[in-house]
Amino acid sequence: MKLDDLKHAQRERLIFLDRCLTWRGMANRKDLIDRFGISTAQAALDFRVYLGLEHSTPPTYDPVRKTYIAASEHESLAPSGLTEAFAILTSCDESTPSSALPRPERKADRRTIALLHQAIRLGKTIHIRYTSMSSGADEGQWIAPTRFTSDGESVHVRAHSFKHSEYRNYLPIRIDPDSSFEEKIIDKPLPEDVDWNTRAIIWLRPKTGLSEEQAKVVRREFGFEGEWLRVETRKALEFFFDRRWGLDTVGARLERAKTNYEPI
Amino acid sequence: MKLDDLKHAQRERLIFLDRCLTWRGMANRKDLIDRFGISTAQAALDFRVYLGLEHSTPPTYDPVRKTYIAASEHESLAPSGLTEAFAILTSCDESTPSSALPRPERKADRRTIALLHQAIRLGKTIHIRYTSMSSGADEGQWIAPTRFTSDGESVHVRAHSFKHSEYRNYLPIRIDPDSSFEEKIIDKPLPEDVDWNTRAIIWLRPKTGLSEEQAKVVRREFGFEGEWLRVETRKALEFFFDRRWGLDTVGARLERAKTNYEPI
DNA sequence: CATGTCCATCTAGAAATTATACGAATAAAA
DNA sequence: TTTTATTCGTATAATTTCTAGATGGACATG
Repeated sequence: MKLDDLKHAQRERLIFLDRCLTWRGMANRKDLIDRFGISTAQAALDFRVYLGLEHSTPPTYDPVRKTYIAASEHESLAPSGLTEAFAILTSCDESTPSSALPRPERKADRRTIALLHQAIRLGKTIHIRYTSMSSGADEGQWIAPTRFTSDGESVHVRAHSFKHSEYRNYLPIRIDPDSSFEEKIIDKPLPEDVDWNTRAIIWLRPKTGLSEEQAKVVRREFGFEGEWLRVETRKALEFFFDRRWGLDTVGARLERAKTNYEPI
Repeated sequence: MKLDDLKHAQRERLIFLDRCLTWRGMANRKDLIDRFGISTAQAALDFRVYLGLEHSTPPTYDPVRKTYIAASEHESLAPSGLTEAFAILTSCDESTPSSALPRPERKADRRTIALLHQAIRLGKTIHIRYTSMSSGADEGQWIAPTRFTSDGESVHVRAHSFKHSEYRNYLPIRIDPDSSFEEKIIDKPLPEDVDWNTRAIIWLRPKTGLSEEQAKVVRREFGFEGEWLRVETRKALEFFFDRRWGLDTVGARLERAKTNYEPI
């Protein structure tokens, strides 16, 4: 029996179960019951199915502690990062304020986003009034949006600007909600979005000036063994990279070694 | 009929449906079928149930475009931020590299996390060897972990340090996986974690020096109308705030106006 | 006008889930 | 020691949810 053979609902439950075992090292039927609102019988069945999965290292039941204990060499069914781990580890306490630092959440206008999405889908150009931080509000312009992107902080629209004859990243929130949003079919094909279709491979290393011991900590923290950490993104997003990774701050612990570009 | 009356699986589907309508402005049965692997009949039933929910603004079916169209004043069933929006908007394209900038994902040792989780649950102290960036590896110390926290980048353990006689935030990845992890019952009650139990209310304003027009953009972007943006967290997490919000970088567009503290 | 693609609906049957009851092992309380 | 509570497991029948497969309607395309 494999995870993919299951229905979506049960698969979700088993993945949750797997994450409990991975990060808490233990799991109970109650965890499933609280999280998914299923019956004890169903939770017991889920455990049965989980144990029946193709597993190198199934958990064992500890009658003393009355829980399932993950094997010491437990291997996760579905990979999960620290974000998922944190969700699992704090799912019990519903305190306010939360135990997570609030993020600077950017807003967006529902209708603007939907109109952009539609223009992308149908391959149309759309008329907007845009306010940039540097040059202020414009008098309106035609753009041909191609896709949504994210720099980890907020969502951007990648679009061909006819005004500037190039592809740019726009922040939907800076589009005037009272723009005309007039649409037009794209008459002649757009130029290729070269920066989007270029892979940027960024090689990072522990910041110069760190002691060898500190460098070792940095390597372990970011999960690389050798000299460099390899990160891959698109050239169109590279502009946001340094800020997102905090390379431009004084306390930075990584720095760029080199960057390669190659077409995708 | 209310959303909460439904089973978990169907509720998930309707929330997804609601988000499609919110951010794409449209939805099809196919969206549900692709996402959850259900049959067309079930997807049709889900639509029926969705339309039967207590709704101020139900979507309408457009036979020309063959999709459901969200009402122009559509109100979301479940609130969702830009993160969920982005997931909805890009769920169609499975390209590599992704359209999101990669985040600096910190690693963590499975076993260490599970042991800490256990110590928290059972209220024990635990012996670890910790390497700090500034003072290097120590010879081992007893800490009493109380909870996991997150600064948005990585996960921390908040723990009382007997060595320093205060509560501190530790990075699990810097705990030596070969520590003894010996456990002891806490003999005398720990002191109160004052910083954790203090609410920090941070008031932000557009950075001094911005023009009135720029300030207006910043206000809209972060979603506040008046003079200040109010953000609430715990004093124990305040240390991470400026970095997370980028207040310490040159391009910062917000600055602190004042900070109030009050016990929780 | 045929074709394809959405939508909707119907039915029977399969699958998932619940409700309920019962038994065993363990720890803590009476 | 006995009782109680909690956790696990199992089994059954009833119920709900979902699927498979067929049918039909509305609309666009060529």
